[in-house]
Amino acid sequence: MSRFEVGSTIFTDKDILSEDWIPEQLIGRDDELDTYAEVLNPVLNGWNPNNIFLYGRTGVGKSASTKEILTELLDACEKADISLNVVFLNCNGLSSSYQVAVHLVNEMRNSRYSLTTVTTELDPISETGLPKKRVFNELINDFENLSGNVICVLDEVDKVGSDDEILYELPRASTNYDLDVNISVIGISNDFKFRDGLSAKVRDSLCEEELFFDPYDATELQQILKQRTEKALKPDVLNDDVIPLCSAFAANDTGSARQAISLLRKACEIAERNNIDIVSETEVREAETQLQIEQVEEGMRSLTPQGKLILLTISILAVNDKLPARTKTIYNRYQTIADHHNKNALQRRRTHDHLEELTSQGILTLTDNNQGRGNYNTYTIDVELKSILSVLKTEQDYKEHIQRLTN
DNA sequence: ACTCCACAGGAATTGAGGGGTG
DNA sequence: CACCCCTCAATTCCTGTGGAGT
Repeated sequence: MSRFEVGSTIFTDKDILSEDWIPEQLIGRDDELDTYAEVLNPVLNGWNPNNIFLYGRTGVGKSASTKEILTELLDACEKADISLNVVFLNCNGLSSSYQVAVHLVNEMRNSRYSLTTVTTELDPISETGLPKKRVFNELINDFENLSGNVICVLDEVDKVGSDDEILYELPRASTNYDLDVNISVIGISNDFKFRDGLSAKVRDSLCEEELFFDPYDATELQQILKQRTEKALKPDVLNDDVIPLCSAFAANDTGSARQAISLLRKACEIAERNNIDIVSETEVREAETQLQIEQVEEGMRSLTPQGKLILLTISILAVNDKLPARTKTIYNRYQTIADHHNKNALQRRRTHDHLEELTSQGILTLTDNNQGRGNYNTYTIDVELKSILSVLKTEQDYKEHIQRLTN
């Protein structure tokens, strides 16, 4: 058998089972799209639409719906000869207003997304080193070269954190700098609490309209998977229980289409790799485990060496069946382990932050205990222990430690 | 009913490090 | 090159908390 094979036994078009593929017909989002259209409708009368705050869990079609509705709006505007500019920016990885501003400027100057209709001939600016004032000025200048309405979509805006200066400045920019353009902001967030964390002024302006996207239920997820598999997979490669199973997994967990799709895709990949012609429950369950490992791996990539050390501490406690454990226990154990690896242990406060970080990665879960005299947190792992161990084993520093542990 | 423990987590600050500008 | 700017892990200091103990 050749090492290389042309074509695939399972897939016809694998890209359709990827995150960025947007179907022509979004399933189960009709009501949301209608409301969305209503809010944006003033654009067609030449008015400035309200700012919109859009929230809902990951993978419930927020970004896809936004792209869909804005594409329709751009079409409508073109027909009616109304000037509309759209800037679409994903804020993932941007941790300050400064960075958001830089990326807005560069996004406008280098339209990588088809949705971005704004273009200028100017060169992109550096992402670091420049004074904040300078960056903000560049942004304002770029706006100055436009006319009509500008809609700035800030996807995953919660990733920017507590620094909401840019969210304060953007909606006010046209008044404050006497610009010709009207600027509206659409903020998309996975985090319900993000809205409450905003300063009152920002909340008032950004949240003029609030749209909420429900998680998908199992039936909707099944429809979504069917819609995609018809195009992505060869006929009859799925056992009947595969789609319901993937949907059920995702519906129980997050209600996320993304989760259901990547589960299905992973199951198909596993089947293909093992030369299995028909994907069944076995592959779905295997895929579930593999995705967990990937989740841990991805989480680990963002960890500092100290963060990894804390994860090591947690897994040692897990092996010794000491979980869930309270912060104090974890911290004490961590100090010993740090010492053992000739590393300086962090202060208590900082380890809290690392534990919180691991929790937000979905690797740990936190339980709040209020037992009078001293309320405390306990942590336990939220993924299979073997997933964590298999990832930690790839760390040179901890390889040996893990091996001793598992024997 | 009132105190007070023992912890959670917010705010301010530091210091090293990367980069830009003239 | 000197000087300015932003970033991020980490520290220090501090306030908030809620029911068990009295």
